Amino acid sequence: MPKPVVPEEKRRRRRPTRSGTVLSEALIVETALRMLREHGSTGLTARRLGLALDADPSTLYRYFRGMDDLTLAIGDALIGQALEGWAPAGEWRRDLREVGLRIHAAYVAHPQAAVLTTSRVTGRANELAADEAVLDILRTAGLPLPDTVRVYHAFIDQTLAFAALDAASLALPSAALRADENQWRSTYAHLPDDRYPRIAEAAPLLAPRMVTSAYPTALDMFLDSVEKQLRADLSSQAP
Amino acid sequence: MPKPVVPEEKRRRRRPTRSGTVLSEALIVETALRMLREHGSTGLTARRLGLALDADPSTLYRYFRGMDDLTLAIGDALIGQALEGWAPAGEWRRDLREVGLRIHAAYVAHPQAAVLTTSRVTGRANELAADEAVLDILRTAGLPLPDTVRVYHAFIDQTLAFAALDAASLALPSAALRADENQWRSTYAHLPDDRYPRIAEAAPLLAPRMVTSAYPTALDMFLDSVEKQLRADLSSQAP
DNA sequence: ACCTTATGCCAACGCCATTGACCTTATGCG
DNA sequence: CGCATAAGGTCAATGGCGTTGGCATAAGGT
Repeated sequence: MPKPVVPEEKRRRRRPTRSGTVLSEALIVETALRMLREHGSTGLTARRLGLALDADPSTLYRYFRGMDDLTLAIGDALIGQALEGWAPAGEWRRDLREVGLRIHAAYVAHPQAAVLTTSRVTGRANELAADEAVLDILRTAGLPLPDTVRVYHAFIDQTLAFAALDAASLALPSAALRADENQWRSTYAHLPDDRYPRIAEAAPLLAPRMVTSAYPTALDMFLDSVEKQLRADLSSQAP
Repeated sequence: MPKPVVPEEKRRRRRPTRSGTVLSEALIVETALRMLREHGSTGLTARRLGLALDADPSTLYRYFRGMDDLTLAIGDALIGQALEGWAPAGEWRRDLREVGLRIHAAYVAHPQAAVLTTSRVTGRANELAADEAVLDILRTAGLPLPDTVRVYHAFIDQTLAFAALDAASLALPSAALRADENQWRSTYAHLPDDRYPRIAEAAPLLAPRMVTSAYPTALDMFLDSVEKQLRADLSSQAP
C-alpha cells in the first residue's frame, strides 16, 4: 500500500510547508482552479501546482491518489459551487430550470476546468447531492418513477453536454490565438464561394451567433416537454 | 522555418522506412485510430505511433506539425467517415436526421478518438463539406437565411454535444474497470437510502438507462421544431 | 515530556513531445 | 543513362511530465 491518502475529515496534524502555508484539500483545489484559469486546461501540472503552493509536488499525493483524483475533486467543486446557496422553491419548473442554468453557468465560468471534468462521473458528495436534488424535484412534482428516470437522464445529459461543448469552445484558443469571434471568422469567411456557397453566404450571420450558447433555448424546449408529460401523467392517474 | 510539412497532395518521393513500410497521411491517421481503440484516448503517443508504423517518432513531424495537428486530422477523418457515401435525398427532414445520426454514430464508433477531437474546429476539408451540406439542406428546403443560421447552430451544437458526451462515457472506463452498466450501478446503488432516498429508489431503473444515448430522442424533438418554424416561414412568405 | 506517526521533502525513474543535424535514396533533368 | 538535389527517414539530445520510495521532522495524544 504505497499511498494511504488520508480523507480530509480525518486529518489531524496540519504541518505547514517549508514556507509556512498550511495545505488542505480545499486550498489545493482552489489553487488548481486558479492555475487552470491562468495557464489553460493543459497548464495544470503537479510541478506547477506544487510551485504555486510552495510545496513539493509529491506532497499532493498525500491528499489525492494522483492527478486524476485531483481532477475529479475539481469537478465536484464546480458542481458544489453551482448549487451553493440554492434551495428548491417548490415549483418544479422554476427549480429545474434554475438547477440546469446554474450547473451550465458554473462550468462555463471555469471553462478550462470544465474541459477536464465534464463527462466525468465523480461519485463525490456534491455530485450526488445534485442528482438527488433533480430526482427529488421531479418526484415531488408528482412524476411517476419510470418517467422521472427518463426525464432525469435527458436533463443531466443535455445539461452536461452543452456545458462541455460551450466550455470547450471558450477554453480552446489557448493563448492569443483566440480573438473569439474573429478566430471563427478567419477560418470560415475566407472560403471560396464557388466551392462553399452556403458557408459563404451564411458566414457573416454565423460569426456572431456561433459564440453564444444554445443551451437556454434547448432547456426551455426540454421543460415544455416535461410539462406535457407531467400533465398527461397526472390526468390519467387521478381523473 | 523549422518544419515545412509538405501537404499530402504535393508529396512525390515515398521513401520507405527502414523496415519497408511506405508512409502516408492516411496510413498514419488509420494507425492512430487503431492505437486509440486499443490503448484508450491517452494511449496515442508519438513514440508508440512510431513503433506501430516501424518508423522513428520524429518522422511524424514530416507529415503533421505536431500531435495536435494529427489530432485535427483524426477528427476530420471521423467526419469524412460519417458522410462517406451519403448524398441528400431531397427531403430536408430525412436528410438532416441522417446527417445528425451519422455524425453521432461515427464519433460514438470511435469513442477514444472522439474524446480527443469533438469540440475541435478542424477547418479541414471534410468538416467544411459537412457544414456546407447542412446549410444547403436548410436553404434548399426554403428556410430564410437568418433562420437557417440559427437552426444550423443549434443542430451542430446539439449533435456534437451529445456525440462528445456519449463518446466520453464510452471511452471512460479505461481498461477492465468498465463493466459498463455495472460500473454505474456500483457507484450509485450502494448509497445509504437515508441520505439519498431518491437516488436509492431510482437506481435500479437508472442503471440500464444511463448506458443508452438520449440523442435520437433529442434529434427528433429538434426536427419537430424545425418543421414548425419552416411552416411558419413558408406561409408568411407566400400566403 | 515523550513517542508515534502524519505529513512534508528529496532524488530518481521512466515516460512524453519536440528539435536540429545528419544521412540516404527516389526522382527529374540533362 | 547517370547525376545532382532535396524529400524524407533516422539519431541523439533537451526539458517537461507524473509518480514513487526513503527520509526527516514536528504535531498531538498520552
